[in-house]
Amino acid sequence: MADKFDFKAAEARWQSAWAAAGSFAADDHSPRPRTYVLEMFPYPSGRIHMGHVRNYTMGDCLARTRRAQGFEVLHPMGWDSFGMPAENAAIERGVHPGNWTRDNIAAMRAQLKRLGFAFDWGRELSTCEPEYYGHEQALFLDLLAAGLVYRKDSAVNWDPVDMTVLANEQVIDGRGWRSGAIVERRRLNQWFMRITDFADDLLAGLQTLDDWPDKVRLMQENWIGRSQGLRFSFAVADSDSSFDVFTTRPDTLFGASFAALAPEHPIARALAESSPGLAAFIAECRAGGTATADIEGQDKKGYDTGLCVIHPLDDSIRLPLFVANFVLMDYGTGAIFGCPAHDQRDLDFARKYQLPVTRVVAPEGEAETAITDTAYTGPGRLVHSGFLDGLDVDAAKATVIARAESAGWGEGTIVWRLRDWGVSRQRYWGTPIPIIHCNACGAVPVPRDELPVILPEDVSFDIPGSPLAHHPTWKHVACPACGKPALRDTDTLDTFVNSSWYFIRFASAPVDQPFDRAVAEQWLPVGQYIGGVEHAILHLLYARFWTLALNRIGRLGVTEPFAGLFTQGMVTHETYSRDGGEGVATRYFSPDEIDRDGSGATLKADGLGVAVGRIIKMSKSKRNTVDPDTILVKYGADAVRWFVLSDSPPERDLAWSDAGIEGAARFVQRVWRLASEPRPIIGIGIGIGRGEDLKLARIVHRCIAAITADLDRLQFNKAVARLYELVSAIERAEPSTIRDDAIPTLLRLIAPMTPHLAEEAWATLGQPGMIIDAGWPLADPLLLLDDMVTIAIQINGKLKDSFEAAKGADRAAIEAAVLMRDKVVRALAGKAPQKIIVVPDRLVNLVA
RNA sequence: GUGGACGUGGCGAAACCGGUAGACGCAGCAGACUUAAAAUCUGCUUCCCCCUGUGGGAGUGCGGGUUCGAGUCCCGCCGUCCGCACCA
Repeated sequence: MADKFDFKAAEARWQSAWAAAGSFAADDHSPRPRTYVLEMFPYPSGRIHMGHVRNYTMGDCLARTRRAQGFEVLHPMGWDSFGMPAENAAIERGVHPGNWTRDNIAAMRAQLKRLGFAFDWGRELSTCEPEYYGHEQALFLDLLAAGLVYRKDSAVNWDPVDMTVLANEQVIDGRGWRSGAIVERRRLNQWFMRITDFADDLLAGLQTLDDWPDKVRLMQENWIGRSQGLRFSFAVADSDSSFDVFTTRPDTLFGASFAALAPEHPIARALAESSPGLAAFIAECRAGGTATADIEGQDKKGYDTGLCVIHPLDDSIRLPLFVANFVLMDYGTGAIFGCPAHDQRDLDFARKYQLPVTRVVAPEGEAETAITDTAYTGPGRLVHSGFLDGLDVDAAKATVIARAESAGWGEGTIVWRLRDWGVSRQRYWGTPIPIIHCNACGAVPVPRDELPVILPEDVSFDIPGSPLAHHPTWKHVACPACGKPALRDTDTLDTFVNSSWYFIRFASAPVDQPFDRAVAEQWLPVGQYIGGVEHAILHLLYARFWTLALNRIGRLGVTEPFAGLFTQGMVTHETYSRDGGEGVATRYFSPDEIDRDGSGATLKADGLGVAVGRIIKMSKSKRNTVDPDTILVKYGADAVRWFVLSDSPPERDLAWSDAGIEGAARFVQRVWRLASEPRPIIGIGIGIGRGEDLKLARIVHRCIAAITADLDRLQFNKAVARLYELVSAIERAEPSTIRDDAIPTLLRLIAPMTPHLAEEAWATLGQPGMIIDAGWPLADPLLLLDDMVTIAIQINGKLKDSFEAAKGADRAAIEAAVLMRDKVVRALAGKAPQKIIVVPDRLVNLVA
């Protein structure tokens, strides 16, 4: 009996063997075809979680497969190591963010190494180190010089107690998450990146990304939000002021019954100075506006300014001008015209303030149907619209735009939902913005030879507010332009900036510049990028933007960073809980406090039952997490890797279960037995020439072809099923030379998934070298063909029988064979079928 | 509200261009080996009916349709999940 697979020894042995051989170092000068496999790099929060394990196992499996197939593979790993959790740890536990982060990185790196991932550790980077962010500062200045970075006033969420800016997610019910203080909106002067300059390119580029999920492309498309319409000017009656509005429905202009301004609109604010009522209304809107999501229930509210605007198509028509809470300052022009009959919001508003509702678009044959409480937004022809009457909607839009342009009061235009990216953060743990503010010279870039601007580590978190702003000396510098005393910008860059170009730095990381264009372009774009859907919009959009921006300023010849994108599902687990009773919070228990059997679960501590709840994403608050380290010690890296690739399709959620990981561990041992079982001694006529096994050879080659195709499409679960079949077939086969060959072939196919097992078994079989260098098996086309096929027999589309026939048999022979089958004769009861449909080598359908 | 995805056994899932639904795994049941257990191996496992066999019927969320033939295509519902959310 063979020994059990000693995963602990094998993992250590092969991980150091790969490291010693430099097996995963990507060679910039390789003559082989290149491919770049990348998983989204982690934030170093402290520990690897199962979601990481799943993500990196998929990438690893692909990287190893590509390497075996002869590619020079770039498969790097690094750390997205700036961010708020480090600052929170500093505030809560008094540890320095840098120490906290670097300790976490060391721990997580060790965890990743124990999982045996084929990373090129020589290219490891950490965004919180000056060797990385210094180059980011240089690129920031490049973009500034190119006009793609600018400064403007912008509103932020300000926590008056913590004296800090809050992200939207940190504002809960209008209060700071930590202080509980009511959040104020403050206007600060901040840096912006001109992503809107690329709105067109970002949208058009999506069409070229065939290997992206449709879902993500659609989400980005909606986020960019292109609207085509008319921008025109309303003159305010009896005054010289006017303002612009944007509409996608210029055809409905004759249905207008009011105009409305956003509460933050400059004209509204100007009017408020002489109108206490309006000022109060604007203040009221601002109070309600902070809580973002529950706008749903909010009523349409308006304030009648008493002024009128002049209708652009007929200056005898005057429309009342309102300030209204549902008009957004940051979309379009912050002002609208209201056409109640054809816009639901306008209709709600008009009903509330008794404004006229005039239908101007009518579907064929329904011209005079009155609008009641539902606006009509469908197609139709124009009515009650003067020179537009009888035109369809599209023709009417074009006619109005043409008239506006020739008369000079408006123009056809495109409006985007996408807004410029504010990158200033009033935070410590981030990339310092390399700017010096001088009273005389304004915002002056830090000279290139003074980069990097190093984030000082001797800071205090004792007083509220930004440690950078409080630092006694750091911000005080001489202006590089005039030499007078000046101040550094004490803001840092949004962490999304760090992740917007790291994939380029992985491809090329010279000391003296962000990247070498020629070297980077050898690897880019990333062939396969793998990560969670939660980054479908922001990270992926920003990275695309940076790539386009670097392209525009001539630093990079690539326009899309990620040719292929895959978004994997989450790792989930059952929850275990006890209801605390009235007024007491539900208690959750972690899986290792629980005994689970088929029917229910009990708590180990007291032997009493607990409720088994829904299978949801692993989270600390529901205590349904499983620590990869515990699993690794108990079952080994290969079992974990095998399990996270099994069962669920990679894009769907994977439910973690003890039974599942145990099954995976059993399978690892099963494969080990195949390779390690005592083999007949070669020589003296025994053990060689034991004959052929064509059936097994066919199965082996079908599996090679199928597994190769499955891995190509990242369908790991299907490859896993095929490998089970192959193992099973080899186990059952009688000894033969085919069987002896099948085992190393199996090992090569399984190596990307369970690499330590594969190496160990490969060595045990006495195969030459390491399996990592053994290449990928190729399917023999001749063995993929079968000479016999099973043909199904249907009568009226229902399966009745089936039989074996020679592949490629002709119709007449097949028909004759079918008509002689007992069951067919019985079912037809003497009658001839009306029609016989023959699908070659597949089935015959008799229509009775 | 709006855009999208999905819905197949006890569970996770397969099923190519419309062509034998449930591969493969988990759980379960029965058996072999064992003093016993673990491990391992073999067999069964969609549901219902009966004349219990080389038998019959139903079946992919529900209701229609197209087709010789629909899990797959079309129309209408229901449900679940995700994104966006007053976008003019």
